[in-house]
Amino acid sequence: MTVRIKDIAAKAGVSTGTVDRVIHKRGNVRADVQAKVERVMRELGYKRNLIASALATNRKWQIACLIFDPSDNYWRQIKEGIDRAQEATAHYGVRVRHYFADRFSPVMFARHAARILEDRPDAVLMAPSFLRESLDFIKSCAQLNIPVVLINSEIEVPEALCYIGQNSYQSGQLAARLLHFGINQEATALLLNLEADTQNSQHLREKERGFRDYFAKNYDKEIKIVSENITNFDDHEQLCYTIKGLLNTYPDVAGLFITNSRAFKVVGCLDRLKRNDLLVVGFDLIPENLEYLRANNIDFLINQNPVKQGYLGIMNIVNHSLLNKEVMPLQYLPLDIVVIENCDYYEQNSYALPTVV
Amino acid sequence: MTVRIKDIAAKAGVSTGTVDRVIHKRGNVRADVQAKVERVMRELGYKRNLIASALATNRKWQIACLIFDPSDNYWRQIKEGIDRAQEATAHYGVRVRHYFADRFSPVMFARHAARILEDRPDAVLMAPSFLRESLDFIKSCAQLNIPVVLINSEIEVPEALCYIGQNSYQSGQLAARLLHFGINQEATALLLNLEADTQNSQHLREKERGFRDYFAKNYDKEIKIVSENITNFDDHEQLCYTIKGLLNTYPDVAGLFITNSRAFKVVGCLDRLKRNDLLVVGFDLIPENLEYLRANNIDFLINQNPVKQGYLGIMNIVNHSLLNKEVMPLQYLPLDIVVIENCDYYEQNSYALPTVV
DNA sequence: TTGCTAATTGTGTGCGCACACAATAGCCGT
DNA sequence: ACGGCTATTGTGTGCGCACACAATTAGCAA
Repeated sequence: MTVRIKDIAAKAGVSTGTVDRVIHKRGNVRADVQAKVERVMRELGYKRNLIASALATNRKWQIACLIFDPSDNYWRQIKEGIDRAQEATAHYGVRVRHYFADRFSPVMFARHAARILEDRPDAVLMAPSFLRESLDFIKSCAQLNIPVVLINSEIEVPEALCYIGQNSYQSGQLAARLLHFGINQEATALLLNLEADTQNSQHLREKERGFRDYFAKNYDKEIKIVSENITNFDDHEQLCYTIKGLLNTYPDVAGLFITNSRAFKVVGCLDRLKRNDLLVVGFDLIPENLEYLRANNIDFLINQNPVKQGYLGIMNIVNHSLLNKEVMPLQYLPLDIVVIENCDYYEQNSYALPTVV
Repeated sequence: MTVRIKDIAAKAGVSTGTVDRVIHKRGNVRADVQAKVERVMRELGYKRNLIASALATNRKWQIACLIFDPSDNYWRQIKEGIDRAQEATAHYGVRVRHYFADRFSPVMFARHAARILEDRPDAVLMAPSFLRESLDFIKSCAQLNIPVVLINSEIEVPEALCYIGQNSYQSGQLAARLLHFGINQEATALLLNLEADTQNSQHLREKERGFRDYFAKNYDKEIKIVSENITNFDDHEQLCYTIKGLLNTYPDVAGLFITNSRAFKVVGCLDRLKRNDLLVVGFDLIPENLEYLRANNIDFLINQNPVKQGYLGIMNIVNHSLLNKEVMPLQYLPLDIVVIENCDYYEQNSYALPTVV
């Protein structure tokens, strides 16, 4: 039924050891013998039994994950995806080691990277947020033949195995489409960046670009775009005041696009200002946002699937290193459009990922 | 490091055979010995090594799949999900056998069921479309201790392991929300059932119920609902005539909800009637629909994830039978809202499912 | 031909577990 | 005390593979 090494050996008239050498390209096999074994393998359609292989090698695969502090909700979800992938592949000896960097410290980032190099993992999953430090690190890994998978920040590095992340530009376009669909009269759409560090927000700028490009192409409705950066958003009073000012300045605002997960902060203010008539599109299924979504104060949430990002990061390493499969160098995550009627599925998130292995 | 049966045996002062008996509840173990072994297992945190277990048993798991002819696009996708799950678990000895029933022949359905009983599979995945025949079959399986997973048609059967399928009512609500969001003036929303056999369309009626319920609750906008059954939809001319008539009868129609995958047929007519101003919501990512979506003639497609349905069907059997995990008795599939900006992800559909094992 | 090294090939063991089978202990009646 | 049970416990083998190591062969100089 199933073709085993033993079967190949018998048919080719050699020992299992020789077949083994051919399969693993260990060399020391006479050319004609090698050819013959390969032919028999093809004829019999040999497929390596991963189960037996994993059991026999008993090899452990250490994967180092250099991401940011999971006290941040976004990184917590990425970590969740990583951990779930690890559980799913634990039987194959996959082990994950986390190295949590600080969002604002390139120095600590580099130090973690150095530590990883010392630990000599079999593969690395990292968020290359600090460009210079990341490039150095990736080069070092390449020299040590350690494959690197990048997530979250898209950078151009040929040495990396692949990039898995969100398409910020596309998500901006998507948000634009949703507001465009809901706004029927001549009006203003307000784009809000609630971010302290505007320097470090490439993602947000990409989203804005996508958002504006969409309306530039779809000018059938007279919709004006205004964008604002709000750096002081933690104080509710202050934020309400800011937003009130904006609504006064642009009295015909019909819809808001909040470019990150802080829609709930804005909506909290709108609620207080009794402006529940405005359309709101935001990001991320965090509890605060979901509450407002269910209360009809947020119209759409775009789910960027951070859990899946971490999950696929690990799975791509497994595919590459354990299974010797090709991996796609560029993998964008799905952008789920979430409303009340389908938020339960995405919130649970348990279906999307495999339950087996 | 890892706790093996041998370790437990040593610590409990028994042989591996006894530990094996305890683990598999084979009996013939003195009560106090059993208790001791169980205690040691708990203390050491023993976890069965599935890899080694699968290798040792070398057991094959035959899963019989009773679904409908995959020449239908919907069932083709379900089959695809099934086959992908099979591939993913092939190493554990999972084998799938398909039995394709005819959409309109309960007799053939029963005959396939009988055939399955003869073949004695280890588990059954089925679409219980014909109620009486399905109930009989499920009972027979229960008597033979063959677990049954139901997909596609939700029926109340305590003997079944679980049901995995779409929530038609919810998807009707979802479609309603989308149209409600896009229609701002007083207008009519037209619900179209393009279905030959209106008897056999429980799904469609559920969708209509959800659609109507939504508007009944959200009467802030004056939107009137009109629904029509169109049984003759294969002839383009005829359909155009029908739709033209409807649009004349209800001149203030602003949006259309086509309750199945035949939105493209309707949109083809709208195109010809030069009525591209109407909002359209439909179902299923079939090529014809996607083309119109990309051309902006369809506004939203709701993806009911048929691939995932098949996939999860098999995975639930694997979870239950191989891994002895609990499975949720009722599992609704996600309803993805698809527009141009995110249709690529859902169309490829390769991310959603695990690539490993 | 012999002796020697290098190239090539073959063999044995264990990964952790399941299961068939062998062995032993416990119990009863005589 | 002993045979004849049954209840309980222990042992050995193989699943398919990887890898260390042993064995064999080829090649070549003397």
